[in-house]
Amino acid sequence: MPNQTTIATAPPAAVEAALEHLGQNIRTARLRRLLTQAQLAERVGVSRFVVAGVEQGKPSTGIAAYVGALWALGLLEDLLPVADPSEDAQGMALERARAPKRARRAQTLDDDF
Amino acid sequence: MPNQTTIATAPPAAVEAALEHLGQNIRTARLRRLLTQAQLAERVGVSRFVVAGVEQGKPSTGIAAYVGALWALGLLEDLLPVADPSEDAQGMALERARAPKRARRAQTLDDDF
DNA sequence: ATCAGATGTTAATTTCAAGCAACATTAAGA
DNA sequence: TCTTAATGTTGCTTGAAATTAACATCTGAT
Repeated sequence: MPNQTTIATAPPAAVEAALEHLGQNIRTARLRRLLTQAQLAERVGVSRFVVAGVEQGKPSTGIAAYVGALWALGLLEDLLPVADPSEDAQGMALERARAPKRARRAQTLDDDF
Repeated sequence: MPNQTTIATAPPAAVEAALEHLGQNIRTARLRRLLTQAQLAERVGVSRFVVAGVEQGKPSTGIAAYVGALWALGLLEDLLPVADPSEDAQGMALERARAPKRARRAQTLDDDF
């Protein structure tokens, strides 16, 4: 990721933990299926080092490698509920008949007194 | 992703669809919270172009940008169940008291006749 | 215990992703 | 309608990601 992207070089602890967790899950799924990193990498279409990076939760690795691994493991459907609008309680609470295509501040609400 | 990674340049249709779906969900969550791409980008620590790529489901964008966006939107927990071993029916069926740290084929199963 | 294969590590090279800037387009609010 | 901010688009530059290769180490099976 060119020009030192802070999110990739030093992500928040929560993000880092989530990535490591995801990588570990992918690793577990691979081992259960008795696949080597190289074999999974071949299915995904990357080198084995990229798969190793995925399993370590490397932040700067392209998401395609992660999703490709899930796909090759038959776990792609797990991704569908992520950020699902119908499950986004906070978002639904905020919404209430609002579905703009562009964000826009309410702008000057100062009274015309 | 240097050296033309096929997964990023021409991902399987299912992977591409999953990424677009995820990006759309993130976009919806952002709009519900009345945030601009630039504002979300600032929270994540990237430029607004990266956020735009995330919302388009760009395969080659680093996963940190995606997860960072989820984090900034308060949706990070949605990632935990992905590839969760306890929900991996296929994997559990394959396992049955197997949890190796390295994959290894059963090797030569040809009979010693 | 020994062997063979899987995984980790390092280094050099290549190439595209991210940043930036300027402009075009679109949509929300008044 | 009209204004203005948000988003999309393009081109350029740069640095980090991915590949390859060789070697080290660890792990599982015999």
